[in-house]
Amino acid sequence: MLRVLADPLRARIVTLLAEEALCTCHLVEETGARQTNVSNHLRVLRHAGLVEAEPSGRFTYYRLRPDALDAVAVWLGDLAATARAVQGEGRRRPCT
Amino acid sequence: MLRVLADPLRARIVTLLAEEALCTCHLVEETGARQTNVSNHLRVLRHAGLVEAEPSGRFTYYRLRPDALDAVAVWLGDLAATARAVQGEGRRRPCT
DNA sequence: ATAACGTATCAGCCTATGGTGATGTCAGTA
DNA sequence: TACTGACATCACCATAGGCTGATACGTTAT
Repeated sequence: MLRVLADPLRARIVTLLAEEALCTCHLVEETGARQTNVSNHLRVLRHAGLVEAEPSGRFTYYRLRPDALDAVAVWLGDLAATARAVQGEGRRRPCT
Repeated sequence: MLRVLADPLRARIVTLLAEEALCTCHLVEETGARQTNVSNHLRVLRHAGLVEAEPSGRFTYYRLRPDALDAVAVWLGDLAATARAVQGEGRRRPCT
């Protein structure tokens, strides 16, 4: 999942889709990437459940799925929280 | 930053360090990876500001920096939030 | 002083994966 | 029906980046 978000072009697509639903042609002009490239990345995002496709005539609108993003946001937040808690205790495993 | 977290071994190291400060030898046995490999990944994590090194004698303890994780957690959370808000409005950019 | 140990660095290999071009498919249109 | 335009799929290429072995460095122990 993080691996999916890690690609710069995919990250750009995700931020664009966060602000409004867009179809492939919009994403192509916004990013400047080739249509083939955008389409490939959209497939990856779809399979990861980060994005939803809604065909409308010969266009295909894409919309971000907030739940997927929230999941990883929470996961990272919890990690940070437990790290903070543990570091207060200052326990340390001995070496060898 | 996301790219740094995207590697499976690095993600494992980060989750381990979230629970307690560990030195390289611990990370080596926990992950099963070679020492060289772990050390290389630790360097990447250091340069990304995700992790802090604290040399102690001939050992080096590593500790997670919660702020760095929080930053990306917040970023993803905001993205999800704005997506939710926008989708309520239902506005949609026209094609061509 | 020398040996042993924990760790870091570097160069090279090799695989995973992003970019591209050719092509297929389906919906609207003349 | 034939054509165009939006989008998807596939196969190929090239590069980025992870893994490894050799090695260097600093610290502790003998």
